[in-house]
Amino acid sequence: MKSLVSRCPIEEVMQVLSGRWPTLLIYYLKDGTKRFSDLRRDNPTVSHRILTHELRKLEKAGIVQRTVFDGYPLRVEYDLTAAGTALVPLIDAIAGWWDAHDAARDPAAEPSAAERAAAVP
Amino acid sequence: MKSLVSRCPIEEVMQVLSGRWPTLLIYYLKDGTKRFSDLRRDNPTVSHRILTHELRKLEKAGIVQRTVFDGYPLRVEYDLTAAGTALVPLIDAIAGWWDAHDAARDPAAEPSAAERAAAVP
DNA sequence: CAGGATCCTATCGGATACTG
DNA sequence: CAGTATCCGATAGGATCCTG
Repeated sequence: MKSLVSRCPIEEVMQVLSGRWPTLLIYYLKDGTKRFSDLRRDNPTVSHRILTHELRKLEKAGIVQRTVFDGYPLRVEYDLTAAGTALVPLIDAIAGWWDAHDAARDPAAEPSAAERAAAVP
Repeated sequence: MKSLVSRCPIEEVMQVLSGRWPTLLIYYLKDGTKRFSDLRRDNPTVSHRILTHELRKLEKAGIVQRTVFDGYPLRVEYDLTAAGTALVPLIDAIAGWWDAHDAARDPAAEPSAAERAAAVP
């Protein structure tokens, strides 16, 4: 990594975690080793192709470890690396924040679209 | 929000924070009120259109507050809401994790650009 | 100044079929 | 079983011009 152009940790990390699947996959892997097919079952709506692609991305980022067991049928296992494991509680914190934030919203009281327009000091 | 289809906090929050700009904008707003043009200066590479779009998305998510001051020239100010402010340290934690993770990689052992996969197409 | 409208490209994500 | 290859639609993001 160490992309000499951005060198902003937020930009860099979001390049890895952005999108629909990365954080979810990390979350599903927190319980321990999972096979490719396990992850498909965990999230039935991810396509075969995308699951492969996202797992590879996480592998390159050093977040998941991929282990191939030759044989037939083929078996491939995925685990979080130490870094990946360290990331889980941070993602949890964000999810928890969202829940608290979401619960705090009063859907009745705040039309939300209404501008507080024209304050004019 | 409260999308009745997903109802997974990780999925929901990532719909808001995913992408190149949301986390960066939140970060730039942590110091206090910023005008539209301030945010453009903070990040010169974001396009006019996208900056508008992302700020609106964050506003709808309850993370930023948008205030319009009528007059000419027009002035629009952006602030983090309480929820947005609460999110900042969580994003910081992720960025910090990335830095630590990145520093832990052995740059000598890993050519970094050279894919281990790139050996013969 | 802030932002809408339009047009365009690149990337994300999915469906399906094929292979070791 | 896990993965690749193709093809495709949807969305993210950008360039440019116009307006209150």
